[in-house]
Amino acid sequence: MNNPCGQHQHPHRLIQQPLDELTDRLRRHSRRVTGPRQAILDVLRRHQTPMSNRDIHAALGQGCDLATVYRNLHTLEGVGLVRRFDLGDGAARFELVTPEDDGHHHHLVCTRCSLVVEIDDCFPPEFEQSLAQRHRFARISHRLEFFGVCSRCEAGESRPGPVEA
Amino acid sequence: MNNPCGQHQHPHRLIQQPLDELTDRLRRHSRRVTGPRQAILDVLRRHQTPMSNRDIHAALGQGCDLATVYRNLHTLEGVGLVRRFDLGDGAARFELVTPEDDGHHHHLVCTRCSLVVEIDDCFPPEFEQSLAQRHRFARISHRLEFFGVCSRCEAGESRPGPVEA
DNA sequence: CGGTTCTTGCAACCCGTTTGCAATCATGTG
DNA sequence: CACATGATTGCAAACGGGTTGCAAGAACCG
Repeated sequence: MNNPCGQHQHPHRLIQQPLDELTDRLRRHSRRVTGPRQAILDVLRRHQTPMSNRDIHAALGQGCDLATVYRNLHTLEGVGLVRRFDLGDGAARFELVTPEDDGHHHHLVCTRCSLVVEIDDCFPPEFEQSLAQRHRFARISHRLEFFGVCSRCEAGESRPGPVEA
Repeated sequence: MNNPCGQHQHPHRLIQQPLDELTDRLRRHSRRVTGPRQAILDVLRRHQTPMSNRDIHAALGQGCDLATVYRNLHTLEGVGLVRRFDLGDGAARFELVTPEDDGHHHHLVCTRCSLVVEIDDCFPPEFEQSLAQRHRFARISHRLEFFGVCSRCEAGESRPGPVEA
């Protein structure tokens, strides 16, 4: 993988975590292991790209209420099992986080068909640190997403729906 | 200004553009110069940090309907007079764009008091280009914003309201 | 000045998300 | 292993940002 500007890379979750391991992590945070939670974690386990609340609810097929999905994703995020992403279309997306990985990575989104590619590289941490120092900001972090048109869409074969203007 | 990683900088609007110049640009795009539009441009002229539709509407003080603000910011964005930013709190923000500058820059946002600092540096374009090539994406762009806690909030003196979780 | 076309205000509406409430369930304890 | 208890769920109503249909009201062209 190319590495312009010497940026570091975030090795991230390609391995599927066992469901038990996930629910154990819930228990460790004194959260109850309920049907909806297991179902949600199971759905996320099987997906490599970020899913919206609606996506998850749909994948659950009437398994639980949409409000429950929302509430649980908050909970899971708070506990660190899941990471929230904002791909610019007004709906939050979530991905499972592995214990080794903090889930920090970015995405390349096709503005035509919504295809999402996981991106592991990023600019070097010194960049951010320098910014923090210059402006006297503490606990700095960033949000970075890329947008473009994938080769298929560029070739003319649009498929699903667009993401943002 | 520091420049880690040799990233380039976007010199951006610090000069206040005359209102006439702005409305001229409207005319050039065959858009009518109406009261609400002048008022909105005038409000944006006087502000250096991004404003939400609500902010602008409030600053106009019953000057025009909120729906009109929304519609006009779309129009202004389409014409290139204004640039839209997403600071992660679910409300679009806008900044005036100067003719020389494309408005591409980023922000550093305090998650406690919502203070926004304009950031002029960015990673080098080769980074993005390399990404595009590797993944066969065309017309690539990015969205990058930084979050942290400003020195004042870190020191304990919170003022307004928070931005994101 | 008058007509044509773009804009505006208003109100209803859309969509993602949150919340109050009563019923239900997971879990620690005895 | 049954219970008590507090966390969790489902449902429906509410919320906030943003959009839209429509009729009235301007800009602008000639």
